[in-house]
Amino acid sequence: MRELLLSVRPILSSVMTNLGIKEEEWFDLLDSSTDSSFADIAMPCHSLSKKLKKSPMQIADEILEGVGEDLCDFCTLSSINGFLNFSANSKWLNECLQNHILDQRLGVSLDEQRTIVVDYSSPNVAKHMHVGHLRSTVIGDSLVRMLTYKGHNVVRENHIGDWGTPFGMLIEHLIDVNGNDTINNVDLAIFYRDAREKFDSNVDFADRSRERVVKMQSNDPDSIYYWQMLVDQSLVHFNEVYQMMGVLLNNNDIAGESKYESLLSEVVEKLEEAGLLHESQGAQVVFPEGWYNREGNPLPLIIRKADGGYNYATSDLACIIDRVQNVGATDFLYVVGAEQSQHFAMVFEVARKAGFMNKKITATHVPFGLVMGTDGKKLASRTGGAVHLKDLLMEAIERANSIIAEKNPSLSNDERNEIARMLGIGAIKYADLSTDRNNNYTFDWEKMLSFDGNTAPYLQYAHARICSIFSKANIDRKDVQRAIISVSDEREISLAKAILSFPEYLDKAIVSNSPHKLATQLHSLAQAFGTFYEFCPVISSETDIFESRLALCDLTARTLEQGLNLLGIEAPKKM
RNA sequence: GGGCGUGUAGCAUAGCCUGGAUAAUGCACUGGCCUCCUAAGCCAGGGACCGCGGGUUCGAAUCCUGCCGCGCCCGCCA
Repeated sequence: MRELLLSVRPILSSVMTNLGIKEEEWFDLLDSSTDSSFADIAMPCHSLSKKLKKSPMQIADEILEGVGEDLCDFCTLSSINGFLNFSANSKWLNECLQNHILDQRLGVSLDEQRTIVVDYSSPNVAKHMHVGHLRSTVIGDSLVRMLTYKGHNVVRENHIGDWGTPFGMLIEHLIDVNGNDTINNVDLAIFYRDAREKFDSNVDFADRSRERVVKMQSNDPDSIYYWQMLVDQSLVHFNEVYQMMGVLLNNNDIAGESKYESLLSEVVEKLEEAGLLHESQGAQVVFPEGWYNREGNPLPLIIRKADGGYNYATSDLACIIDRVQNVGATDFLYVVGAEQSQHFAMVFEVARKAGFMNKKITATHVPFGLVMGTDGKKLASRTGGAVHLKDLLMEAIERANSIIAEKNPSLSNDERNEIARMLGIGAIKYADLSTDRNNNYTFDWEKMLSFDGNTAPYLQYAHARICSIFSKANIDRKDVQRAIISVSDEREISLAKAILSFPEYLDKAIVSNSPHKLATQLHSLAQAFGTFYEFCPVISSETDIFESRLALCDLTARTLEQGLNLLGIEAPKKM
């Protein structure tokens, strides 16, 4: 109830001044109520007690008296146990809703535009996307959508693993198995495994592979040709998965490690110039302050390995330079697992020390926990390997399909298949996005597809029911946007408040990079609608109420659809 | 050993940043509701020493501190 608070504050101000209470003493006290059954916003007066030498009850009563009728356009006031409670009244709610329904953005304001790079997904070339890429892809995509909606210039970056020593063996294997120019329809998992096996068992092959790495890194055209072939084939696979998932990433977002290859020596030079580079056991390293290893010695960030190769810290630093100089980015978000927290903390520190990033630029690691199986261990396939993402997505869609077939047999095959896709993919994404990303989360088919509780299908169902009301009433959604909205029933009021809270929770989700804060609010909205739906008939009501409730339905549906969209989830019109 | 994260009903979680009232939600459980807009729903009910101990405060799930459990990370993989 941010809007109510902003409306109330100025009017309360003069009353508080008259009572001798300074702004800084009460501004923070006035906030959302901890319990919505008491009020929408509340002010505990206990801390004022000492200074005013009055009981909290007395203070609350005096403020109440001082306000008199001044807030009657906004809310009703009451005082109990030293709390001053403000509950939005229908008049104020109606006005807000009236503005809201004409607003395409549903009350969501635009932020001052920043250029924000979101680094997410990051699969490896010549390997299948697996469950380890799921969370980064889902969370990152949601952050991209939310930030874009708030008006930012969002640059998606998919930092694919497309460079490094494994490519020697992959290229040699590619040459071995395929003399001609095409590698279509190759199973990447088998291809990689075979190459690895040959590398481990065949000395000649291993030697060739090492030589190939050197050739590739010196941009030998033949090597690059085969390398490109591997990359292209992998992109086909990545794009297939992204499309299936409804993720925004495409080839324009690819920013592989190879892109930064040519900048690596420059990174070393700059660190050298900054006087940060040290030699340690043959490697060139930086020692960021405050980090120690197990033995208590300073912990290095390795810039250049003893064998002359670079590793990922160097690439990350090169990437930062590129983003500042070429992308003009002001903020970086790294949607990468929590196990890399230390790595990023060190990289950011070094980048700042070396002057790659000034104070105006923010770099934020957005970590997340593991995907666990129902057995309580890290999710793995039956054979113990990583679960392929494509298989996971297909299973979700299949499972959703059979549930829908059972629940709603009247749908055509095409309809059912389309809805199954939205539900299955939505279920996986929502399961990931509906809890705090820092926690590990358990991948549980039963739960995410149960269509009960805090799940995507529950929210989608609420949306579908609203669409159904409109088709039943045979009314165009746009036509209700001119309706006069008037809420009076307690369920209408609850629904109205849930609708109006959307912008506030979206902002909360964005400032903490926590999509679950939005998800939680959407679930509350769907719940409020569920109750409204049971107790407040729409179609059979008198004209005024009919139109007003239809408008509430429209607002609810638009908010759900927009909210789900910001989580990367589609909302079918039928289920 | 050090660092980061985490611990809230049988289970899964929100709330913790920014202290406030009877700790919220879902699953599961118990009972009720379809001649009525999709029952994939709704209503009601039981169920919690918020990991443990100290401290700060008028007031602590929330802040500080010390323990304990779990997860991850700690030198040339990314």
